Amino acid sequence: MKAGTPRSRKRVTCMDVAQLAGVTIGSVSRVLNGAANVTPQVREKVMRAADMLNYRPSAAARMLARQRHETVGLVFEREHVTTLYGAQLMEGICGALTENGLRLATGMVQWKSRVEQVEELPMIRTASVDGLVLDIAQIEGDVDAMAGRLRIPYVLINPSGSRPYNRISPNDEPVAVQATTYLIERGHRRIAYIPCPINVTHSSQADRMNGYAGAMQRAGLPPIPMWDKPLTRKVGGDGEEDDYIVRMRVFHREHRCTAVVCYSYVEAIRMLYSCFQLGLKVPEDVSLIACDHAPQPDITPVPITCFHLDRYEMGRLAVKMLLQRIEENGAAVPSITYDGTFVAGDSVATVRESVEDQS
Amino acid sequence: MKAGTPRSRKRVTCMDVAQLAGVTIGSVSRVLNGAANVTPQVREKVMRAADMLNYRPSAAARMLARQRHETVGLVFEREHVTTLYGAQLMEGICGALTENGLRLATGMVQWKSRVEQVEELPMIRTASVDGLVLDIAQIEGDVDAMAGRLRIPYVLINPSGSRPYNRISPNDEPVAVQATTYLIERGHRRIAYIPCPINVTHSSQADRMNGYAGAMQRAGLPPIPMWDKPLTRKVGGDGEEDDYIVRMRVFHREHRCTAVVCYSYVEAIRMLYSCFQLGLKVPEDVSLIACDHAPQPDITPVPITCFHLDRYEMGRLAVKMLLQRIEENGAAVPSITYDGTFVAGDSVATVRESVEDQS
DNA sequence: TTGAAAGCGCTAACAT
DNA sequence: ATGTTAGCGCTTTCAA
Repeated sequence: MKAGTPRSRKRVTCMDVAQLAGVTIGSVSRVLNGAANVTPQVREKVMRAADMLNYRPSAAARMLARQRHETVGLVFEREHVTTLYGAQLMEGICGALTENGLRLATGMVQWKSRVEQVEELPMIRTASVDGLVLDIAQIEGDVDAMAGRLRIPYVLINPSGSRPYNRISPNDEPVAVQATTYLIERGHRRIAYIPCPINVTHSSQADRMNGYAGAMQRAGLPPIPMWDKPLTRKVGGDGEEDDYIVRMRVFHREHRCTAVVCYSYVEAIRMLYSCFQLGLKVPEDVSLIACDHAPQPDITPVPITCFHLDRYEMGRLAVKMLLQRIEENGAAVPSITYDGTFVAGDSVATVRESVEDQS
Repeated sequence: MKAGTPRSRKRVTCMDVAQLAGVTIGSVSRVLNGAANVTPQVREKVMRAADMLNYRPSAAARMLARQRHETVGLVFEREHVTTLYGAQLMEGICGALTENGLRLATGMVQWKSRVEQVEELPMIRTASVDGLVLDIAQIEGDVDAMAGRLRIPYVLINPSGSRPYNRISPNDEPVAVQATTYLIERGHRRIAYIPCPINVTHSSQADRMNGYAGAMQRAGLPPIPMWDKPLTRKVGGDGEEDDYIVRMRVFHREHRCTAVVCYSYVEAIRMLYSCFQLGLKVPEDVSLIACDHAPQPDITPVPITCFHLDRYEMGRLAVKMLLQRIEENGAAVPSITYDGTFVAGDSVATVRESVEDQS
């Protein structure tokens, strides 16, 4: 049996459409691809025939003939998917691709796996994408070397450290500056910072810490101690007291803080709980502001004010960069960074001058 | 210029590999597809040649020749992505497909759009997937009719209502029974239920309510009032008091409840906050249990005990069903439902008999 | 503007 | 066990 014969119900091909329309397959192709040089009559006939037959062009055949897959690959870490981060990113990417009529193929790797694992993905082993979005910050090995080996255009999403080309990242330091400055402008003077718990080696950790400290210093305010100490203690569980509570108590009692800048929404949520448990009202007693995402609004009784690093936008920009690279035959494109946008919440109060003078 | 000529750097094809290996393309194909009838020498030569040339077979050519796309499509709602629900589902689907060496193509539609929108997706308009996973509960129009029109095998994920075939859903009523029974076994007698806020028309709303009420009645316990009243009041914001707090107060003061069953982890989180704000300790004063997912552990200071409806597993099962349909040439497969699994937390206390006797 | 025909890179039937 | 070859369904060039 020759290839193509096996199907029970035969495919509708452009040949069928051509015959029904009384033209050749060349004309069918021209009509379907919106070529200029077709008479309205032919267009009409072809469209009608295609419609009647419920014709769906074969993507495989088109890919083969065009020598383009019209597909973008996204490689991400398994662990990222279950976070707002990964989900919003994917949303942005899907949206941008849909607008451009492109397909998305996805590949998942384990956190902490080696770059060689990426090269084992079906989409990589067989040529089936025109370009690749790599969202793999926690992968072991030389990502740049691996990306080069693939011989297809790629874009790196938020890798740790800086790269001059083909990378897109949020502006981590400025976003912490923005958040801190926002509080200062609202009259706060004693402002603490809560870093990311656990051992985050990503550059965002240091960048946001420095953003906070820099903004404080430029305003002539001393950073509140512990701003550069990641939460090392086990966070909750085992009857041990939650380190968020410990810090919040110290910030409030010892340093008389009126506000806290948080590494991200996760820390903001935990600080909000801590305030409740300590009998502190947000924002009356303590103001909270988060860098990074706004959390799902349902989750907190007090909406968290934040400077949002829009991962949806990041996804869209990544696609834009990648399409540019593909367009320009793989040429490198300059890296992009993007800023936080303000998202209003109810977690920040304005400090009256009188109160401030007393302290 | 003929088709295929345009590329600057020519593609490595199986022809190149064959020439370098000193065999014909037929042998190359056999080797690469693991056919039995090839001598070790030929296999060796081909493998080496492929390796040297860094050969990647063209997915498009293979698809065309095999008349299979080796790709599964996933259509989901934009709004679903930013939830744990959607993210875990996608994780399960990606994982199952990776194991089977299949590609995933994704398409996104807006919540509340019409089924016709689905048919506009590039992956649908052009034949490019072998089957489809549809995760579109909030789409307007006749999903079954649309799915039929596509003429490819599909699986429906958690649609509202029941269908005998091609559907996969969690066991909503039993999961609420499990959660309620768990509390009863721990000595709780006054157990309230918090439904999903906003106007959820999905069948899970009624099913879980009924699960709770049924379990209570079978144990000879009266359901606590308001169990069947969705939270209609605006939830938080505008200075209005949060309805979760209102209910929690009523449950505690008027009904002396010692435990609350929650529709999902979102409600559990909000109840946890409410308890803190009312000065109630979890689980000492009030026990909380959730149906549906366990939340990200980072998010709550008290890990929430729950009966977890594993969306990751659901994704895997969906792929399994779909592959079976594809295998069997599109024949319908019986619907699947799956049960909740217990996830231990710290939000449920055991009630001592003496305490119970007093009340 | 349209038709004719040569590929695109691979699979699988058939011949050897 | 290996070589040969006819497709798979489309795009694009060239000729008319």
